[in-house]
Amino acid sequence: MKRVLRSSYRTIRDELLRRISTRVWKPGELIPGEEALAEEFGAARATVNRALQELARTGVVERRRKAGTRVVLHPVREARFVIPLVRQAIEEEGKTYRYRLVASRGERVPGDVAASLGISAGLPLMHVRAMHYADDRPYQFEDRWINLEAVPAARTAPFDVQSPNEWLVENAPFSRATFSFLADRAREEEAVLLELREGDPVLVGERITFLVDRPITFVRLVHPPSHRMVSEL
Amino acid sequence: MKRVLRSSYRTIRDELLRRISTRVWKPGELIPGEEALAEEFGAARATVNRALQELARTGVVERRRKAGTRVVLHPVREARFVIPLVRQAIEEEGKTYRYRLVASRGERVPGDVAASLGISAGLPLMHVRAMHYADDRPYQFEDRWINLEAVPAARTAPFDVQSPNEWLVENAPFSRATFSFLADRAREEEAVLLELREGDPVLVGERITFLVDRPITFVRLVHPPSHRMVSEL
DNA sequence: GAGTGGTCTAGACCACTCA
DNA sequence: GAGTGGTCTAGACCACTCC
Repeated sequence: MKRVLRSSYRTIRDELLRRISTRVWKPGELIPGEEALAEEFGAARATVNRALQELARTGVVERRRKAGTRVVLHPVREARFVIPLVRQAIEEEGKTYRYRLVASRGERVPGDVAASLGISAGLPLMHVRAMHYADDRPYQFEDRWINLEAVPAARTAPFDVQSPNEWLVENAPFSRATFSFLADRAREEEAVLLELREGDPVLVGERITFLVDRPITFVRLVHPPSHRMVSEL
Repeated sequence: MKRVLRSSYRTIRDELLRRISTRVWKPGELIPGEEALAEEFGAARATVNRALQELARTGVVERRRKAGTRVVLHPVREARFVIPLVRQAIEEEGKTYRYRLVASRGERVPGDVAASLGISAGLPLMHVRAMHYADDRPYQFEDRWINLEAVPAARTAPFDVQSPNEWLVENAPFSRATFSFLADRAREEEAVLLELREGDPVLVGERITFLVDRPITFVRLVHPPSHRMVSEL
């Protein structure tokens, strides 16, 4: 009987995944080497390698030279959340996006923000606060500090018509970023702008970006409690 | 002069990334084809291909056959959050993990949970509630529903000594999952168990898992407001 | 030292999509 | 139809790590 099945790295990957998820190969177990699999599937070793690398990247198997490839014992799942521009996120939901600047001025940076950025407290940074609306309902409050030493042009940027988010994307590249998410109480100003009561729970995203260890910006993104961050895998 | 630089796909990838982040190639711009880059770097096309594929995977460039490779216009950043077992997360912080079962019994599933799972309300599911502590301080409340049709063994599983989280990892493979995160008010039971006041903000993760479209489990994971989900990129 | 995965090459054919 | 990326092969050498 002639081999009719076309072997692509996807086919191989999916078949390996099937064997793992149906416990043909159990957690912690060693699976056959690349050479053996290549022969079984009638493919080149490079093709099997690509399939296995993809499984390793998604955390399904662990690979070590000489030791071989094992099914991961505790599948450390990871969720990927897309962090789009607010405008995109809103328009993709089929809603109308609106932007409004609340305030924009140079200010001495408070201690907690300075600490997050790794700079001295009291330095003059650009402090921009703005609202993003979806269908005229409050969607996100953006409270941002921009390091003027790294991005001097921010002092005169047109934040009245363009959100700092979008302006920075186009004018200040970054190489590294940290995100974190937490539940917090709405502060007084946030509550007013988001049309909540002070102390209501809000979903807060904090992002800090760097260009090669030079801090660019710190932002606190505040969402009303109806907001959800969703991810599929 | 002899070419001394060793070309690996990493070197190529990093150089391409440098050109993009320093705006040598600007957003929306077409970059040279694989063949041209292969010649420039003195590498095989396959090597350049690997570098470009990686950049495409992380959302830095977009590739289309015939059209070529472009620098992405609005870099849709994505953040990856690792979702480890609670035990692992706590122990990696150098703290002591403790588990306590609150209740475990068959119950008719309420409408909202049934809707999330895509099953009929009122079906008997396994309802397990449990606490996870770090250094004896409340870390996470796990409120879980398990589909007994998909995982009948859950009825007699030893949830008094093993968390449903860990038991399911070892006994019920899944192929698809959805996560979402939101800020919510602590419900009465949650407040008591997490040592908060009712209505305090809590960070809630909801996860639903499927084995090929068959719903396995729905879980609500509730964290005190001090909790942060962190991601780096 | 030896076994396994990591990477590279040169060439080939295919698949998609733009014009 | 033609150009570009997608994938595969066969072979090779290297790098790491276990014994």
